[in-house]
Amino acid sequence: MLQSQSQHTSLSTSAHLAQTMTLLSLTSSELLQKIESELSNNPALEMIEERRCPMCGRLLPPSGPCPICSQPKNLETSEPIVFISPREDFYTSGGLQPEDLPEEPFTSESLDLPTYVLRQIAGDLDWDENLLAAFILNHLDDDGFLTTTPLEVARYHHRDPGEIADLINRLKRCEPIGVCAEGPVDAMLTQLDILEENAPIPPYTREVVRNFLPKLSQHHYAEIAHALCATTAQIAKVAEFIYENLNPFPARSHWGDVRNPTEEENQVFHQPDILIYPLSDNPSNPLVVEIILPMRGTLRVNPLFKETLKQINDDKAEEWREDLEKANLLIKCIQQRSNALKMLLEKLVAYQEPYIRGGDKELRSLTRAQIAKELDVHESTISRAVSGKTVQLPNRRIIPLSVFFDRSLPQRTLIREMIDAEEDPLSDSEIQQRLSEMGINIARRTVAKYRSIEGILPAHLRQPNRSARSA
DNA sequence: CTATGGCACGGATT
DNA sequence: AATCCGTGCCATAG
Repeated sequence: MLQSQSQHTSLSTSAHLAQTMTLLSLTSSELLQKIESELSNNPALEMIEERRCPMCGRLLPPSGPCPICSQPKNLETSEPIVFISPREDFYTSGGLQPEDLPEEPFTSESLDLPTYVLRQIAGDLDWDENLLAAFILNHLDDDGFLTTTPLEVARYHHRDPGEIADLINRLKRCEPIGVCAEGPVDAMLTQLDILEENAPIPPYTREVVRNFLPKLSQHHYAEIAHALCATTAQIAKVAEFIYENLNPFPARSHWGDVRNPTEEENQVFHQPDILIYPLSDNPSNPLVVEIILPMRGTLRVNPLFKETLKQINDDKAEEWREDLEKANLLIKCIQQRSNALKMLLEKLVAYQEPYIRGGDKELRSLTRAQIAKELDVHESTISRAVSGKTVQLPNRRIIPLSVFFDRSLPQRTLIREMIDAEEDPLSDSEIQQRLSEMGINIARRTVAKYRSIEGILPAHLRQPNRSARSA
């Protein structure tokens, strides 16, 4: 018995470490899921009444005064105010949607995709076709693409395949245009058809979409031009047109980056894990940093559960004790996660304050290792804490926390600005020269690399005077 | 001949 | 230990 007990506790301390690490790397929304599932599985856990600040009505951390209202009036301290902010509502209300991001096409009416599409077209179909349409619409994946083939649908419903194909063609013309397509190529071709009814499209566009999307995403314009017997400039035009007018994943709320179709979902961030905003417009006032903790109230062990545990005997007690321990563990780990994040953010925000207030050019160079050393924790702790998290900056943009460690962002924005302002296209070496005059020494090859990261075409494909930018 | 992209190497970072 | 990043060299397109 004694042995099993000690084994038990040693097990739980190693579990403690493991869980702290996992929790640390979780996004706020992931943590929310974790808490919810834990809450419904573990009777020992409970969520208690939230605390609100009497002054501002803000939700408060589990203990202590309101971190904002309790600040002394003379805010001479330039240190950022970092605090943990429990607010589950953040994730459900979406009240802090950044204005820059376009609205999702069909959340406004909280319809799911199949219903949304069906409503558009239902009036034009007879009852029979409606059934078929509904069937088809229920066989879409997350991107709104068919998970089945017209042939299968036809066989299943004993219909003529041509009839089905016809119906699908009509569905594809619904908003979001290209839904029900077989894939990105199909969807984009449909969008082209519809665009063409109103305005001409550049030559070769169809051919490029049909056969050269991968090449296009790698900016191999010359190669495409060669294969189609076109000029590189023509293909550059096509590329620009495609970036601006076509959407390979019409059913996604918004498409991030055509250039990386495989991983573009990483580009769209719905809810940040951390908010940073100035306490007031006065730049001498500190920044406020809210670390979102997705909880409506405070998580704690149910005292009733604890009481009951004392009274019941052996058989079920073991199981209950386990629950109790798991609950304690979870709470402790969440606290540690919060604490680690808080320490990290204090350093990070203080150090990168110029960037937060001033913009991309002001980013100071920094590595995770430096921060780890300052905080006296293992580098991997910082890595975990940073990875996957997103921050909303005062300008309402949501960015990955990792850009705080991006060494090349200032240089890249400088290059971008330079090209945006250029009269005649600047060659990479000219850019390199200008940069070195400004005290930034990087190789010509690196300029080229940054330029392509920014999605800017090489000099000989850019128009004089006006610049060529996409997305 | 010049400008640029590909490949790959070495060093730093995670 | 694995990965990322800046860079040099070389081939190729213009």
